[in-house]
Amino acid sequence: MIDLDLIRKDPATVTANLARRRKPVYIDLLNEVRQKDTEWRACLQGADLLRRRRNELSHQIAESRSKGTPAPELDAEAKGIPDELREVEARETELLHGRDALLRRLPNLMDDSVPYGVDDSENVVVAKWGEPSPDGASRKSHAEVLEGLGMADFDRGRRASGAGFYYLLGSMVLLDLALQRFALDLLAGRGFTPVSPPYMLRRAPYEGVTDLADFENVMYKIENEDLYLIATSEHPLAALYLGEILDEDRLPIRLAGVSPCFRKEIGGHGVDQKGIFRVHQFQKVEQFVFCRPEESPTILEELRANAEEVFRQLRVPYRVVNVCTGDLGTVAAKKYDIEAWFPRQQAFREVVSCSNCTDYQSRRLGIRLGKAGRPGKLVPHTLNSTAVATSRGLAVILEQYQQPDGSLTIPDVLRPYLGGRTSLTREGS
RNA sequence: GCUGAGGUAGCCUAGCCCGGCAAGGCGCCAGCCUUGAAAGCUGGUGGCGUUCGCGCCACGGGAGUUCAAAUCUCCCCCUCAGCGCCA
Repeated sequence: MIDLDLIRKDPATVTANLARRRKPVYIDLLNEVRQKDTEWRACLQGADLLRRRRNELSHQIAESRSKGTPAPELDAEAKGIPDELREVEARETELLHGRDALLRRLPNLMDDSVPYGVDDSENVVVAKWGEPSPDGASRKSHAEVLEGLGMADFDRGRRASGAGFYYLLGSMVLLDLALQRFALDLLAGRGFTPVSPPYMLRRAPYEGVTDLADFENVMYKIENEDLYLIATSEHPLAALYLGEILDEDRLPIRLAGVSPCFRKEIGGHGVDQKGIFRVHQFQKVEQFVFCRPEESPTILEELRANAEEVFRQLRVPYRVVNVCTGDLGTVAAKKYDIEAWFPRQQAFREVVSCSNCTDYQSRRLGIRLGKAGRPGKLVPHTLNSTAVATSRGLAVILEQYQQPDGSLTIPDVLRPYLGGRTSLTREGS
């Protein structure tokens, strides 16, 4: 949520920033917010005046009655106020709620370093690592490797739960866990506290952390409960300090979330290919940070460096893109995607999303900065980044490390987590 | 799921039965005092609006009764405890 104070004091800056998103609807929204705000303030003054008169009369009535000298003319005037006030108040709350509802639909203000562009084709590559292997044609898709190894069952997954669900089997489960443990250990070594969060959230905190439009398209809802399955541990981690005052001296707070993630994504791309690249359920290790406003740009680079380190140590070639204005999500002020090289597809595909959400989530969640338990004027910044998602992390390893005989070489850094094993071969019948 | 107890400012609490300016403590800030600090004393310490005089609001949320609601009535939410169920 954009700071309303900024909208009032410097609407030109806000307008210019929103214009870079290339969606005129946001400018209309902003103007509506400003108009409703002006109307609301005028209306509030009217209501305050009525309430003031009511308070005065109440005191006078109380005084005259205590003296035993009733004043019927005061009673008469006082009796008229509630009806009048009810009307003004109804309009006042309507304006206020209308303004706030619109305000919450505005996206975050973007950092100046976000490149101007229409869609993902205009994202700017800012870094590359490793040599993309050119021998795609001779390789199998990650799904074929999985099935060849006997370590996934997509057909039965569909039958039991529908398209987009799968069973992982045998040693692939251990590799999945190894990948998570590897990422978690890396982060723990860099000052992150591991967190196993709730896998469901109430709606109110959920509206604080995400784009409201996501509810229809992405979220799984628990029937007859005010609960949603989390789409990423970013969301419960952001809600960890819901409504609290964070002591400035305790910041930055670095958290490493580990959880399954649940996504419908019916509005977007759907489930587009066999395998585990885009699925309804996967595991993810996530970086999340609460920090002081001035340090969030530096911490964004720190999170990006950590995520890059995961893929470097796995020896998977990748590139980093600075996501352009037209492709940036609602909540982020700036976002890097890390795109790993998938040799079979001969393409870079997104495996990490690394965002600075500035004060957008904190303000919506009612999280404030303070000292010694007292609230200050500022709200903390929040940032999040994938460390590794084991659907896509596994998929790229399966493409990168597959052998011509159908076996899978295990990346060096994962071997300690698999009892020193160096490769996986076919299991089961 | 049942029963009970609760939700008051950054935190803790009183007020509720019996309607009339939300009291007190802690913490924090400032001043006094002190070489400095602590203690002590004094004052301050929320949100919104503002014509900067001030006004309004704030007791989990909403509705109602009333000139007037933390207080009375109704509905809802949440937390805790006990019981039940349970990996």
